[in-house]
Amino acid sequence: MGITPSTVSRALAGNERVSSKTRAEVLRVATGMGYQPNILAASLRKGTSDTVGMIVPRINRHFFSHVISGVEAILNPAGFSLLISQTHEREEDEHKAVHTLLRNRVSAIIVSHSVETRNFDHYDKIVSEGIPLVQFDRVTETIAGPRIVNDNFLGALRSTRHLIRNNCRRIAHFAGSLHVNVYRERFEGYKYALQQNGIDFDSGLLVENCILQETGGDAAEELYRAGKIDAIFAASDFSALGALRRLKRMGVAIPEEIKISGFANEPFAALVDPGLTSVEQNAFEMGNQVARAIINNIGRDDFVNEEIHVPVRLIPRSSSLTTGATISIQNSEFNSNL
Amino acid sequence: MGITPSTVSRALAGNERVSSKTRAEVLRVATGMGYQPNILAASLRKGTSDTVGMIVPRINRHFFSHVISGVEAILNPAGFSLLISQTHEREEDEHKAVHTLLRNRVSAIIVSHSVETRNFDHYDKIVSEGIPLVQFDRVTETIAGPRIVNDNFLGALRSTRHLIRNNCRRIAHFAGSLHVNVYRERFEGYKYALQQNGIDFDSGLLVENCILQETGGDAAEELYRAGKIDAIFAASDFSALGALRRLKRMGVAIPEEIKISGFANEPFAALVDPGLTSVEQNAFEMGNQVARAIINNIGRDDFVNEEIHVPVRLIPRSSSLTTGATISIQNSEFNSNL
DNA sequence: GTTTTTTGTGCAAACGTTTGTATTTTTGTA
DNA sequence: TACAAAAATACAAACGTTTGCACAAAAAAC
Repeated sequence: MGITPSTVSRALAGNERVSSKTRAEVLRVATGMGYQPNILAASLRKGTSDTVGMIVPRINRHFFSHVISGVEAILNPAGFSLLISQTHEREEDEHKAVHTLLRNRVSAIIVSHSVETRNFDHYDKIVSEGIPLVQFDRVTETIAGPRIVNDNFLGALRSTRHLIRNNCRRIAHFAGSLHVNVYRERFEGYKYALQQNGIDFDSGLLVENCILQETGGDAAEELYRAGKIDAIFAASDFSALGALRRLKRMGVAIPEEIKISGFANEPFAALVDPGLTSVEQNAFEMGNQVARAIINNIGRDDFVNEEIHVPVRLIPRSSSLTTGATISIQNSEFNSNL
Repeated sequence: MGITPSTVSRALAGNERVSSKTRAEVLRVATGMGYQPNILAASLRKGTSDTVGMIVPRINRHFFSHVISGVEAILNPAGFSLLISQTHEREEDEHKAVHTLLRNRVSAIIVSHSVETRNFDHYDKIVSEGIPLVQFDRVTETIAGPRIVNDNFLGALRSTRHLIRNNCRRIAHFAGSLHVNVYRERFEGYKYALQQNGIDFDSGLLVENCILQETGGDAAEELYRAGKIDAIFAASDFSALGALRRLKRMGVAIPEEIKISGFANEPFAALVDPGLTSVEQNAFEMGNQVARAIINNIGRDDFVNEEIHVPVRLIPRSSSLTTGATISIQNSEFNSNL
């Protein structure tokens, strides 16, 4: 009978230098008594846990919950558990979360920064301790390691170009905080599309920090009344929605008078009337990529320092189409060149 | 200098039998060297961790992600971390998740069962080991301990009554699986409302397992063509949405010809045209209650065996209102009596 | 039949805390 | 100054694994 802890440990840890007879016996007894190994003890001894920490601004946002789900789909079958913290977009909470995860001796950390966060020093300790750190969506190049991001630039470029092709010239852009890579890249894509089509960028048509329904509505009303625009490209579906509803309520014909497109393809985009053109991000797929990056980097000391772009897709809907145009829902112009 | 681990431990664990001088010194040195206590070691020694496990069907569903957020909002400040698993509605995954959490020596478990799950034996070990188990939303009385649920019965009753008051008599009910408490209770509320108003329940108007957009559309089309209904009360906003869109596409006037109400007040309910009447569940508040139940039950051996009902609210919108009626959005007929 | 190799187990230390008990130091009192 | 009581600290065991090393038994080689 396998008596000593060492033999039991070896038997349960799969093949090693233990005879098949004793292994069978150990397994029999173990399952018989409903034995559950104490992961804490094992982790303590091994110096590493099978837990991965994840820090997101908010768990209950459509995008983030889908990324989490994508991460989980890969990491769980691989034997990892997920320890999740939300920062509520506060820098202080982000710092706290990092410390909590470190205290829990997670073997890797996944993070999407809060919009507030400017100081990334607290991540130095993670990297210096050899813990893989994977950033996604809201990332900074300040920190070494893999970054998984949407192709914001290309999405914005395509969306803006789509509006231009539908005969818009005076296209407003509702941006987020330009401190955040995500919104900066969308802004760049917008500008690039204008430039490609010989349209001068007009800073009067740029509205910063405009990602909520209300601010979107306000900005749209103001710009429309001033007669400045014939289209809006919003970096957020929410501000696009605000614009759409406000203008509609004001009696503005959409898309005839003003065309609108958003970003993220929130579930409501397909349901509003008229349907809201948007850029689909594959959040679940992004989560998968994040998880794969984690697995690739755990246990090694030289982290790959790459930025992976997850393809996005323009989904044209009625809110941006020239009246009478056919809607090609299957426009799947994936990440080709520009 | 506080040298021995014991003094350090006591110093950091707040007041005890250690002089204020040494405590200060210990703290100084500890912060100076960026000391992070090893929670694994502490948990191993103490026999309990500050981690709570949570099992949900899907992380990325609006309702569940909001419950998670609500749990986290209370548990994190209280010093607990959340270990989350999703079951993808599969019984096998639920069993696995339970074992993973047990191996991780979580100090409590929160669960909402998958629709598939019929066998709850694997929870016996949890309860017998004295680990608090809190169920929410999808619960079973088979397992002892707190259950936090929506007031499905009352929500369904009010919703159905609302349709009746708007002159509907032949009200179909799109239900989920009646094996699941949630859908069973909604069905009961529906029947009770009919009975209260002298309407006979017609089993031909009950559609089981109808909670998706597509099945909702199909059922609605069939019932409408057969001329059997003047209203639909769906146990899910998704099947309600399916019905609404399908009928609208068929040229049926909503609410004039057919009135529709759903359940859950998904974000899209307010945005579709016409607005979809629904029953709002306060998922975040439910999460708070779950967290409080956890905190109340951790460390005690006699678990309170109660069922807490979280109030729901009927939100009437155009899809169910007699034409010309005023919409009282502020109908906040909270959990009073029937 | 002896020696060498291979294979399978046991021993004991280690991971970093916590905590009961023993020991030292300090304080107070006679 | 001596002695008890109180306060502060040290000692050591324990939590449940893993793992290098030693050792025994079996198998292979001579």
